[in-house]
Amino acid sequence: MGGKRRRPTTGSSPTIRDVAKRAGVSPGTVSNVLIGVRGVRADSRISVMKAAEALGYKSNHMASSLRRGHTRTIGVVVPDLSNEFFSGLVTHWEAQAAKAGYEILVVSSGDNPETETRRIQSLIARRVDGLLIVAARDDFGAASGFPALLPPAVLVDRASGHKRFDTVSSDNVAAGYDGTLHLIKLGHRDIVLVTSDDSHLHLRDRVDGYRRALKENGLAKRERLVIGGRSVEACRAAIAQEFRRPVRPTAIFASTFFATLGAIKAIHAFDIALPGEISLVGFEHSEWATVFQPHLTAVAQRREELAAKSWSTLMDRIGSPRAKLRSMKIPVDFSIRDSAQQLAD
Amino acid sequence: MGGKRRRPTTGSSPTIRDVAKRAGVSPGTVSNVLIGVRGVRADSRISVMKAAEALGYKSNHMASSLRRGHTRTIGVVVPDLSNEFFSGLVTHWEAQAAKAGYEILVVSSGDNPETETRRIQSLIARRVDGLLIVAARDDFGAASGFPALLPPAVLVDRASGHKRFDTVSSDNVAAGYDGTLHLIKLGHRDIVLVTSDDSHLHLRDRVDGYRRALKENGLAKRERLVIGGRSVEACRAAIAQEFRRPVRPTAIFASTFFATLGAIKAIHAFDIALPGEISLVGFEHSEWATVFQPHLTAVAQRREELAAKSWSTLMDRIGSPRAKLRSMKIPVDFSIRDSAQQLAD
DNA sequence: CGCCCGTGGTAAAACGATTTACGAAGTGGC
DNA sequence: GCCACTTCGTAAATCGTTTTACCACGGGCG
Repeated sequence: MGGKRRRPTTGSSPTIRDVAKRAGVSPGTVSNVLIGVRGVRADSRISVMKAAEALGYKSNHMASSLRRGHTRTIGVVVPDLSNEFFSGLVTHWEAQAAKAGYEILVVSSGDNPETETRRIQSLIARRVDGLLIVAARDDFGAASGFPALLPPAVLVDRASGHKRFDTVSSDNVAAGYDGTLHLIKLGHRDIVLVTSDDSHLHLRDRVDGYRRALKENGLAKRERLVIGGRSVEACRAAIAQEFRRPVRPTAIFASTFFATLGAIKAIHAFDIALPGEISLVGFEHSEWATVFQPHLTAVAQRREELAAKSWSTLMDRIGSPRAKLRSMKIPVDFSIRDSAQQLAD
Repeated sequence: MGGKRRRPTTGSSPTIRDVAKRAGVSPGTVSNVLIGVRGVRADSRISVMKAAEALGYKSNHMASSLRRGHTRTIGVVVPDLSNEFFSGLVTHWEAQAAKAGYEILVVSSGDNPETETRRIQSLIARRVDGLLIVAARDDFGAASGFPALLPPAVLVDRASGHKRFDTVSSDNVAAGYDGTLHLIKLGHRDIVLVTSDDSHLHLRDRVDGYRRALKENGLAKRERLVIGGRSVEACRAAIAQEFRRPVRPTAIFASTFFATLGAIKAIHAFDIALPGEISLVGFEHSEWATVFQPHLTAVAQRREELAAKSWSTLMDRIGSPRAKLRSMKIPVDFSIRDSAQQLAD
């Protein structure tokens, strides 16, 4: 029944040849009308436009970028899209891309180097013009054989100062320093720094900032470091452990988002008054922080600036592949609110 | 200086022809080794593998899908990637895709129908095999001329029961009903429902659930509805306004995430004890909810199930484009915690 | 021995757009 | 009127892969 079908039921979009036939011109002319590297007479231009409109023609991106040799697509690799910090970055990158006539292809690595490698392979197969990577490891590329055939890439947030790629990240040393100094100025001497993981440079930088602030104030000996783990629960447990020790700290500096949530949970669990009995400085990047009471004194990274600077760095790199490697630091914002206060006595 | 370059500095990946030459076979044979529709003798198979390995050959996805006619890529359209609910959905979809050998291409619409249309056009140009869409409007496609040449698509979370697309969404009527009934059972009679927007069906469904619960308990006349707006701040302001009226409600049911944060802020601002003087039922989808005190009694949508069911619906649709339209509802979870309590007196 | 069939290889035709090479027609200057 | 030059159109080559059509070879069977 029904007439013969020349093409499969799905995926039968009109091609440039269909448009050409309908407009009574050659495919080359249609191409010139649509992306216009060369002039086309007004009357043929109009009939092409009409034909394209009538057929609902949409250029086939596969074919086009196969021929042109670039895709105007940037691959974005983040550890976890559910994390508001990363999804915020992605949102900013998307805006940058839209502005520049690019599109982004987002994948997440689960912070797992093997998954990361696989995902990047697939972005390479898709011939992205560049990559923005929040690396799972600081030695990005060491195991996987990158950067053998990698397109231009910029490492963001992590792996600052990498020897083979441009990097853009927050000034994490300053972040650690600012938070600690604030607590010291409030009179605290027993300050515990809670972090998630000591195998990441950006986290160790925060610890370094903490140490520097302690040292400059003659408190080097009072260092107390808690390595919580890569989840809220692990951080909570580690902090609870710390609370059971003979001398309870008067202040906590939670140097990651997970550590911050873990600290809050532990403080609640031990029924410690915040900020009455303990002061807390955290890391935040969520609207929830604004409804939390007491308002959290916290470090916040400049996500938009991070995204903008990494984007422009990547564009520069694409423009001049052999230019000197760059490593950029973005300042952090420290907001003094209510969760840390002057030490009584 | 330096030898002659045949190809541009960037973008020179080895092709299947390079591999063929190195292995001493034809391109067709290489293709058969790599994706294997036909048998290849062991020795040539091995030499092809070696050559591919040595050259670091990565198949060009553009060329491959141009020829094959499908991309094994699913386009995902969400209103806002920074919103944890949507980024959570995307994360689950990504996992589904990885399992099924697909990849996803994520774009966000900013809840703006024009942007949405543009983004979808570009996904079509990229010839995605299917679309998962959290639509900006319930009448998705009405203005834009879709679904003329749209690939198979499933509408998720919003626009339930759409006449031209499969839909998968939460049972929002039940969500509204459950939360309200809980408050009624706790003795509340003055229950304000706060929502963000009355132009979305999924939000009106929650209101309907609220109304049904009131009606079934003889409280139809006590209905109090506050339309906050599409931001935390707008919701906060609207609720503050409500608090200034002669009879202050004893309970608030915040039927969106923004409304929930707005309600909390307003309650804090008016220094109303929670849950002592007012009970609150919210909508949540963030780890922050677990550190908030009192623990939030709240509705949570089953994101993972939403993602899984919409994925399988899309796969079914791709498999049989002419099958009957489906409209699926996913139950919601209602967690009774501490922010709503028995009405004193 | 002649025939058929299965196996494994190759060359060449697609896929749909862009770009190159070339030619026809028109314009202007002398 | 002729040459140089511009304008605009077309045919064909190209991008890298998959797939089709075809061929050569060897084995099994009547």
